[in-house]
Amino acid sequence: MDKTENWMTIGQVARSAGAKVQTVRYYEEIGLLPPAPRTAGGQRLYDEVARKRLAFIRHARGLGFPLEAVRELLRLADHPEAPCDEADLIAARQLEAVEQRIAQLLSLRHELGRMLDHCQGDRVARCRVIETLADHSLCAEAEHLGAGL
Amino acid sequence: MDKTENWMTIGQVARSAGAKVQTVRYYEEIGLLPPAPRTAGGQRLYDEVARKRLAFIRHARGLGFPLEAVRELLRLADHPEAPCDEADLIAARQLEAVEQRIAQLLSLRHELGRMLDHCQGDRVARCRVIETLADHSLCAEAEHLGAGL
DNA sequence: CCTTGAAGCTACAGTCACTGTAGGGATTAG
DNA sequence: CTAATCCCTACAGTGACTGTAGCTTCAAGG
Repeated sequence: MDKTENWMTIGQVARSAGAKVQTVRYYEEIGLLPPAPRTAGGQRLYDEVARKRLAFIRHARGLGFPLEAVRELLRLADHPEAPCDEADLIAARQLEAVEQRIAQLLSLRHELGRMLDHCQGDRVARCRVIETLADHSLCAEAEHLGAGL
Repeated sequence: MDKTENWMTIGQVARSAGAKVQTVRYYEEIGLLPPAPRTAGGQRLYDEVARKRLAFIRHARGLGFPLEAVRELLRLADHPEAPCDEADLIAARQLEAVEQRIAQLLSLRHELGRMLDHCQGDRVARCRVIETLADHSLCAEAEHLGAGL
């Protein structure tokens, strides 16, 4: 019933999950991945379970979950009998953050587009881009736009 | 013709431009703001010119320009006789980055929404959120979504 | 004049999530 | 046996701040 272990090197597992080698070692260092078994020469070996765990992390990171949320999701994934309200909550929070960020970026795109529409081949003295940034009346708007995500 | 200098403290200028005191000192440290004149006791003083420069920086940062782009934009703003192609180019690049990021976030929102729609009060074993993240077939998509901005 | 409390100062460490580098050792194909 | 490619550890660097410790300065009230 047990299939033969098909060990991968760190480079292979990294490639297969779309991560860099250093990133995989980093995840091990901060405890997102368990310490990998080693060859006699000290090189890390990964099996299918480890590969899936890494893919899970990369997928969650791709969706913008911060590492602490990923850690929590992994903890939940390790306990399949528990209710999944917590996982839902984490995902809902992430969705909310994403929606806020989208709204920010849309208004940002609007302003950048306006800047560029109104400035074509003039001197800096009348450059709409520079003017817009220097314009005090617009700064109040911009203050709401933080760095999210 | 010269109006009386109306000096502000660092706290006042920071508040007026929506920055933290430390951030203002940081901008001075990295050369985005010129070294502020000081009181006899060594406290920084800011005039209207400095306030506008800080507001310019905060506005640009609010629009997502990286500090190096801000530095370049300030350099351009300091030379009003030059052509503004460069400022346009910087803004255009930023607009492109913003549009990419929006596209990423929209597909991200879609996937998060799907996760949440399909998972209501079940156990983790059948949790759509966890399942989706563990699903290998979706990882290829996620790899394109990096950290932008 | 003196005190008090807020605000300022420097210098440095910490954040997040990696990424890059230096200087070596292991593994593998030919 | 050798060369190329991978892997190892340890640590520094990134961007753009933010927070902390331990001071000093300043403005207002008594």
